[in-house]
Amino acid sequence: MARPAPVPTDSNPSFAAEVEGVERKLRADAQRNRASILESAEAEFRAHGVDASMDEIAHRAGVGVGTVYRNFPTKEALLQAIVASRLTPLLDAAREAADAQDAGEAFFAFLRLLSDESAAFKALADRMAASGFDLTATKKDVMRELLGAIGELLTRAQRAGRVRSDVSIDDVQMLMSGLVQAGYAAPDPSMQTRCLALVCDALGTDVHTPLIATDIRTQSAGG
Amino acid sequence: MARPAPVPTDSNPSFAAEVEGVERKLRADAQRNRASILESAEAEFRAHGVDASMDEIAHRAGVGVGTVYRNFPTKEALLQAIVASRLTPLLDAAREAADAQDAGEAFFAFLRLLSDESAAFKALADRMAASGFDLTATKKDVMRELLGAIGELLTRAQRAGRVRSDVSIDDVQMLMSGLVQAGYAAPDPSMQTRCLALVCDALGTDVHTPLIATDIRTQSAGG
DNA sequence: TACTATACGGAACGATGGTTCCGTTTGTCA
DNA sequence: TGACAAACGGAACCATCGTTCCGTATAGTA
Repeated sequence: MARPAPVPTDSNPSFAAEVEGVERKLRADAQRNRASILESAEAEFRAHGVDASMDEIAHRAGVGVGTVYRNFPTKEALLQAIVASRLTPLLDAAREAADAQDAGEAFFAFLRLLSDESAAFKALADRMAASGFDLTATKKDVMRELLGAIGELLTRAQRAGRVRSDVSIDDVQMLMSGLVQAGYAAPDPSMQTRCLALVCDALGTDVHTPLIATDIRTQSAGG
Repeated sequence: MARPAPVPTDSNPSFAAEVEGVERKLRADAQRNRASILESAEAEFRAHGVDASMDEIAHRAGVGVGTVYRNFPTKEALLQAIVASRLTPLLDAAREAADAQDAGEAFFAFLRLLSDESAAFKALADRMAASGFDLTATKKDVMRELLGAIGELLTRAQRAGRVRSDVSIDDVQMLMSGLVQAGYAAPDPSMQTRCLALVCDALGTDVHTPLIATDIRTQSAGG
């Protein structure tokens, strides 16, 4: 797990698409390969979390490991690229929700979205749990902004009287990361949904939402 | 993480104290070493979770790795021995709580106990989260009995009207394992306590317990 | 079509960590 | 105290995995 990485030298030449701005044009085959690597890496990280191996990623993409490393200098860089690509849509959703009419509903809906997303994506969940409070391990900026946006949603929902006033953004974050972690132990997806509903109840001011065996997510979780 | 274990051969001779019943008498130094290994292993697993290394355990115990393997055929066996030794007191506590006057209080108190215990014991938490539903990975009997005992507490608390009637033992287990997992991401122990209180609120029928920054655990979590 | 910069594949490297093997030490018992 | 089974230590073994290196293949161009 905590493999110490044999001190990456910068012997590799370009990382063209990594460097902002310069962006030398890639050869056609290189472009294809890069896309294939990103796709394969997402699938592998999704399935095996941070423990997905570089060899597997390369093999699935139909390239050699060398090609993977030519595009991303370390496994960490590749993981960050993937995580960031998943975080961005979440951030957009959070910002959009900030203008919603019903602040309470917007908050709980976002929680559901977050849960759905990370439920199928162990690597993302790992990162949110592990670096939840130590942002150095992930794309700092995106993560920080996401937290900020969630905080905004929380505050609005609290002002609207839909979320208890004594919970903090840290509480929400911990509950979410715990929920997502636990989700992998669940025998079926509906368990994760049930627990999400419970967590929403814990945060909300309304009377508890009845738990129903199947697909509670289609209901209004806040009450 | 998922190291595939080079097919343990049974070339090792005895595992005296492992085999129930026969239990050949160990030499005095062997007894001392075995005790030392158990103590050291608990400390290492507590600190580093399942990733604690056999070399470290041996070194801390002041013996060679060979001696560790003479007592426990695999790392897994050692881990199981330690986890079981922590589970047993919990099981006792759960059974004792089953006779308590206040069924609601007994249930929530046990949740706090479980949380406290696994908060400081990553290996235990790992196991409870990872093998929560797949008991094959841990001492089946102890874990199963513990779950049964918790189920008993839950049912009584529900009959007493202190816990919402639509939660199942699986819900409780998932929430607890998630809570414990999340606990390691927490910047300080009080965060874990806050989240425990939230979870208790989610399960309980009473009005929410106010979250207080410091040591909410001294309060009655159910209401 | 020939030339060359760019990109490729995958064997090899080095670190980690569980497990085994065997020569040496030591407790126990007569 | 001497003998021997029991126990010991730790080097060696082997699998995995992130990373590097370099000989080879090929896209792009004239």
